[in-house]
Amino acid sequence: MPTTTPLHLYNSLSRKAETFRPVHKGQARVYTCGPTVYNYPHIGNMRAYVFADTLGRTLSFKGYHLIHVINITDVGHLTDDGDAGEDKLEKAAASSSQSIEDIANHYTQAYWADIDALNIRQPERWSIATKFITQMIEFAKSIEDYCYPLKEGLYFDTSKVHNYGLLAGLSKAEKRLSEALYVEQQLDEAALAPNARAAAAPIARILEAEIEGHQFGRINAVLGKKNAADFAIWRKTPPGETRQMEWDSPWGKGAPGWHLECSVMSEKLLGLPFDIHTGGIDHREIHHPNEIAQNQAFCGGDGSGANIWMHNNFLIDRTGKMSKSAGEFLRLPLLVEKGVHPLAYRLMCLQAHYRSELEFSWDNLEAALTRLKRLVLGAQKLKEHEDERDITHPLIVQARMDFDAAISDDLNTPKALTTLEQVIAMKRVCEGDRYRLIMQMDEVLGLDLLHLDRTDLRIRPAAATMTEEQVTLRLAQRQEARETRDFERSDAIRDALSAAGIDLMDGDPLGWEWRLQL
RNA sequence: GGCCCGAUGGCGGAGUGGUUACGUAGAGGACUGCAAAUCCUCGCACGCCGGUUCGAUUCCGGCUCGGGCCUCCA
Repeated sequence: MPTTTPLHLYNSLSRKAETFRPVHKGQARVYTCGPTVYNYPHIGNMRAYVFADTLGRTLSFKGYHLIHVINITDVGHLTDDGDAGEDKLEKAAASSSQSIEDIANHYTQAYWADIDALNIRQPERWSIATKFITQMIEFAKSIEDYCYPLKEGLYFDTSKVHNYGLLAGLSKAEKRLSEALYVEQQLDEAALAPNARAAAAPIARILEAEIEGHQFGRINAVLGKKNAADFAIWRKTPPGETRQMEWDSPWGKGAPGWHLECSVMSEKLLGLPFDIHTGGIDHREIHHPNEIAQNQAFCGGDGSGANIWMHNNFLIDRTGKMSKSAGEFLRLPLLVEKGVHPLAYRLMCLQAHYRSELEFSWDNLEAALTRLKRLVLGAQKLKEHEDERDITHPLIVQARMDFDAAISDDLNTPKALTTLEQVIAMKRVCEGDRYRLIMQMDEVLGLDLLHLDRTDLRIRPAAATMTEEQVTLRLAQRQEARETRDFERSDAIRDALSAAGIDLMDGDPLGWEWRLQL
């Protein structure tokens, strides 16, 4: 069934919503910045992939053939984006005396387990950074004119590309400086009239003075950089050192810079330009501007490599357990240990718009779980009416349009969810149509309403003191008591179960539930 | 210190120049031996001070508070 509303997506580059127009007819090519696999992903990390998945599902819903690539960074990501610090993988391997391969495998598996648990669709391709080293070196060679060598390695000269930092929304002073330097450079290269050059140079110096004294965190991690924002394309292994991960290159033995991998893998797997590049909002400031600079150098134009850059906002956690520096932090398996189904977390994400900060709290998660239970129950009641007919009932056709309008409006999932609930709540309206529409909606929302059963949502908390078998036994005893109208005994059993964290629901086919242990 | 963003009911969170979604929690009802679950119904909010306007929660300015980035992060 066709969708009627044009898809509007917010582009971080233009800072406004734009109509999606694919580069290749009928296709949507999407690249998502994936994890650096040196530690477990926390639930905040996973918001990025729920978002990317929702985007992908929406593109499919809108009729595009989705080609999605998510990368796995297993080399090059330093403990400091400004090119100081150690490689995260080298560091993790050193501190646990494991090989980098083991480290990367272990955390990749953990990440993939979370991906599955959240019903995130498999991308067309997972691209592993270390599998693309040769291509990275080739790419780097081709943009060498934009680079200069330092003793630390090969550095990219950000003043050589136009409009560096546009995506980051750099401060006006920074932008003007960058522009002035660019103008000066262009004048030099074009050997324009000396007086024009003389006029441009002081502007650059004045602007430089204007921002002098301000603290720019990304400045001067490496001595000798031409511009503050210049970054490593290739990092040489320091003399006398040997690393687990190092490769020969025209610039010496070493490893690729972190930003290089995404340009190379997206170019190789999707072709430049492709449609949409996604990532966390933190990447808007450094990683993605650098990627854009590389792409511009590679393509020799002003294009950024992707037509639309989309960034999800953070999950905020006031308890501070999301920071990776803390030994223990909020991971998806921890939620499950407490009795919360992973898809409740997905629903929690969908309840907020991806560009808004989302406040994490156990209350909020529990609210999402309750909502999910009711959605599953509602879908289950309609399941027997499943068939293959088209949707024809005017109310359901209208509901589908409302849903389409919501999701097409820069993925307004909170609103889309309300249209889903409206359809579930409708009475005396063709059940078959309602069920089919709910399934179509769920293809986009990914709550797995088709397969999820209420017993799937009944997760035994790790700290529970009874087994399910014990519960079943006590329930049978209570049933006996009730049949003989021995309510004193019946209530005593219920109280005992309640004390053990089990809530009874006599009028419900499910019968009982574990109480969350948050 | 610089740059940026936000402030909506108990909690979470959409949206809007004029009647303020929705979820969850709460209240009442139906059902139940009683509860619970379920279903129905219903309260409850737009940070403060100005400005523009017939009218602002919505636009503009200031203030206060909170958050993010610049320094590991999705």
